[in-house]
Amino acid sequence: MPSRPHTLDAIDARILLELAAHPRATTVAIADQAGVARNTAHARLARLEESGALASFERRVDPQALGYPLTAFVTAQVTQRKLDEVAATLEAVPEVLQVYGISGPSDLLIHVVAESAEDLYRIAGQILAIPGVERTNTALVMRRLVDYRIAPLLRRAAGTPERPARQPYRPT
Amino acid sequence: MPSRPHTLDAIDARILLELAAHPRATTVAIADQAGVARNTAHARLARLEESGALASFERRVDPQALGYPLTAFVTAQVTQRKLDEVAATLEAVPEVLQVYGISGPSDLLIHVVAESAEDLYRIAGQILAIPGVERTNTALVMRRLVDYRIAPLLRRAAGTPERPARQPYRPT
DNA sequence: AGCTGGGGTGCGCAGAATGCTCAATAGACT
DNA sequence: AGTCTATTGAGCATTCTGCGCACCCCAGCT
Repeated sequence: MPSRPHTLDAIDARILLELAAHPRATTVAIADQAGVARNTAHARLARLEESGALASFERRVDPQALGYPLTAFVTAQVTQRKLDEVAATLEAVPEVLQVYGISGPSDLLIHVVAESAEDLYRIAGQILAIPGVERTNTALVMRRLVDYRIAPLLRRAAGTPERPARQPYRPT
Repeated sequence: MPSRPHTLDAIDARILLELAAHPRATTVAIADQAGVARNTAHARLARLEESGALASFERRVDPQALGYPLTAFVTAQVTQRKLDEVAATLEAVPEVLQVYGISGPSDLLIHVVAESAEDLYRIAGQILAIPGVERTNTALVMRRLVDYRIAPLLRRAAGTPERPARQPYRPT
């Protein structure tokens, strides 16, 4: 539930970079690395969770470790009217991890995993059998050449403090 | 660094489901929910991080919150010999989040984000300009019909304790 | 049957982190 | 000048962490 579309600033980016490097880091350690007070880091973390800037934890679970070593992308052409119905049916298939509605000749990009080649064949058939699906095309993932990373964008965001760095409060 | 390809069991799955529901939950809370002792949950969590069963934290960062509202998948045909070079060059582009080597008419599936339509146009051009890239095709993501989820697979793994549930140690 | 190793459990402890409040402050905005 | 928001440091009660240790269950082996 993204309560409000919150845009990240340099501090958020630094916090997230630290989390990317040390996922189990404590709040104090993160605050230290990001160069802010513990209270600030605490507030930022809470807001990041709250605002929906952080996607579900599920994204961190690697299907391979769960026993699904095969990944494939299935593109599908769908009777336009039935897009939502098809999506709902796809959602009921456990091996379907993600479904995008895309532009171009294909209407859907479906991210699936499978235990084996036969398993993948079965799932592909299951997709093709959904009413409204006209054609499908399966592309097997053979290599992960670049694994999901967003650090470059984070570093870009962290590097340019659009505001000239607030003076810290120093009581004497 | 996946030290060893570790396969998850029912307890791991229950822990991960709990984490999916409450990402900031403490170890004790997780242990409680998963129905295991705190020490066990502690050991499992450490092993999950260590074994590489958990993907990078970066996956949880939503590009939209970072100011990249547009997502697209670019497929590319590449001179086969130059696959690795092309991948290396793509890795240098911050807006490229993921690159898969796939089977079928296209060789690469490239996941990119952009700030705007012009930005996307620029990035697409940048990809096409890489030596070795012969043809590209850009599919803009218009809707997220099913957002990445792995809970169904986790529930499947959590539901079937392949071993008939160990008897807990009850002193006295 | 007897032994052994791995994994789970309970218990306990010292140190650290958490979650919270509060007052003070700097900067932005009116 | 006045107001508002975000950050900070300090403090405090509670909880969690990280670790060791002894014990127990189960499976596999001799």
